[in-house]
Amino acid sequence: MNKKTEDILELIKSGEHIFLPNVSVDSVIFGYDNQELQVLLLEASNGNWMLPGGYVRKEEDLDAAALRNVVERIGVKDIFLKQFHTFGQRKRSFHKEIEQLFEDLGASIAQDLWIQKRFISVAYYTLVNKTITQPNPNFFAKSCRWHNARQLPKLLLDHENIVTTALDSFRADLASYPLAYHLLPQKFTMPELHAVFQSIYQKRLDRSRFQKKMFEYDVFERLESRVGVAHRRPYLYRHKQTI
Amino acid sequence: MNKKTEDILELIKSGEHIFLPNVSVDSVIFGYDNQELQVLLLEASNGNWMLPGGYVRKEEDLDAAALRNVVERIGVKDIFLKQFHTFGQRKRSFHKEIEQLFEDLGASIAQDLWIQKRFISVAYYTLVNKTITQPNPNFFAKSCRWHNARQLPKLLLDHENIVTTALDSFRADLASYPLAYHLLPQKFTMPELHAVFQSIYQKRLDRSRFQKKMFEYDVFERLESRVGVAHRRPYLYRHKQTI
DNA sequence: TTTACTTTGTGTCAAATTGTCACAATGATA
DNA sequence: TATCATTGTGACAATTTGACACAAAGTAAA
Repeated sequence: MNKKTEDILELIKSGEHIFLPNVSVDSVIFGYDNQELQVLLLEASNGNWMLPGGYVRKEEDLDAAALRNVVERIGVKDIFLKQFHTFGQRKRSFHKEIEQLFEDLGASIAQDLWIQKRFISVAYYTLVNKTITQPNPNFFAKSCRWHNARQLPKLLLDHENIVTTALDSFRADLASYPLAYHLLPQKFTMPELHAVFQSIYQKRLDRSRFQKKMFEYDVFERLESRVGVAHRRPYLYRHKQTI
Repeated sequence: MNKKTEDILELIKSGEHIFLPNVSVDSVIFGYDNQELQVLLLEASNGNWMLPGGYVRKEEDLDAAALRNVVERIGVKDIFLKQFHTFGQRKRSFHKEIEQLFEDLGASIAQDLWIQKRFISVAYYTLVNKTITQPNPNFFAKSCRWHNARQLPKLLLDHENIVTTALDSFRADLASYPLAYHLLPQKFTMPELHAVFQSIYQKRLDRSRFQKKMFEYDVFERLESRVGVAHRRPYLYRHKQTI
């Protein structure tokens, strides 16, 4: 039995005393790259994909648990995080998957592990600047990768539905505040933000009107122009700090 | 020890095996009466008020649990129900309140009852036609009453925050669909719906524009005029059935 | 049976917002 | 120096929203 296997078994064993039972948090981590909106997914040992998630410590705020799990997954603390829905179908569990995992590890399974029970999952979506993330898989995953948010692989449980719902919530929230800037580096140009919006809404937006609308929010401050680029130099902007 | 006390103790004792631990559902039940938006509240034995709520059976969908609890409280099944947020602060429990309850009942308390633990509460708001409801208090409440949604009494825990958040969500949802008709009888007039909207938004809305907007949704069908009223007779409407 | 008054339904026009397009400024490249 | 793609922004049309007006329909009082 190797180190990783021992760690997994230890977590499963001690988890019962550390975490709240029957409650989990799942996160839809949105990133932007290559002109497309992406989602970070983990690959389970059986080849299926799933959302990053985790459990809530008994003495930990729900929001803190969600944040901790995302930070563990991408190594970045400066992220936008928002709860959007809680999923609680009655048969929502990883019963079979855990059973399979134990079989693969060559370990015998005690009956009805806490981790095999039904889980009510509170779902969050987060917006991160993908360029500074360092994704790494968790205990149960063998790899992790960014996927086009509209071309998802086969996902476990109701995770595809969670992604779809997250995207709907994100788009709705975007109508009242230009949150999408969180997907870009701290300094960005309007054409860049424009491209992000277009890939989120999946449709062409007029440049002129787009900039006017962004300025109306009065939350971005104009900095110097970007240097070293072809053609007319675009202004850089950053989100105003709420001091 | 009287019947009610026995029932309470029985529920608390058996609850551990029936319900999921650490998870509850709370409902903000909106009604409309006397030109104002109202919320149904329960009065705890200590005189404080709280939201109707309950627990989730181990084999029950989360949404079903919320619906069941609302039905139990108002005796009406035909209601609009929508999940809007999950509250999970780490110290969120009725520890003291249950302790007090036991003291009042003259019963000794076993240490750390499941019901005294921290609860993560999934909150729903519902819209009901108040005229056909028959509110009745639950085990832990001595009475229940409708309150003006903007003049709430002292509420337990974070329940005031839950009501405020519910109202914000309701108003946001109302921008994309005229849900408010659920607060009225099946047949209603445009002036009535107009008054409901005004009390939700707390501001004057132009009658002419309001009606045009409602018609644009194309979800209400015009019926006969209302008879037996003074002045010009308004048309009755009802929401189209989705067959 | 008029006349006055309230309520309802809807039309008209102005104001504000949004959509489309145009064009000049800017800087690399031929 | 000319050409070309990109960026910033102005002008005007189209659409949506707000404000107001007025007639229709009915009760109640003179």
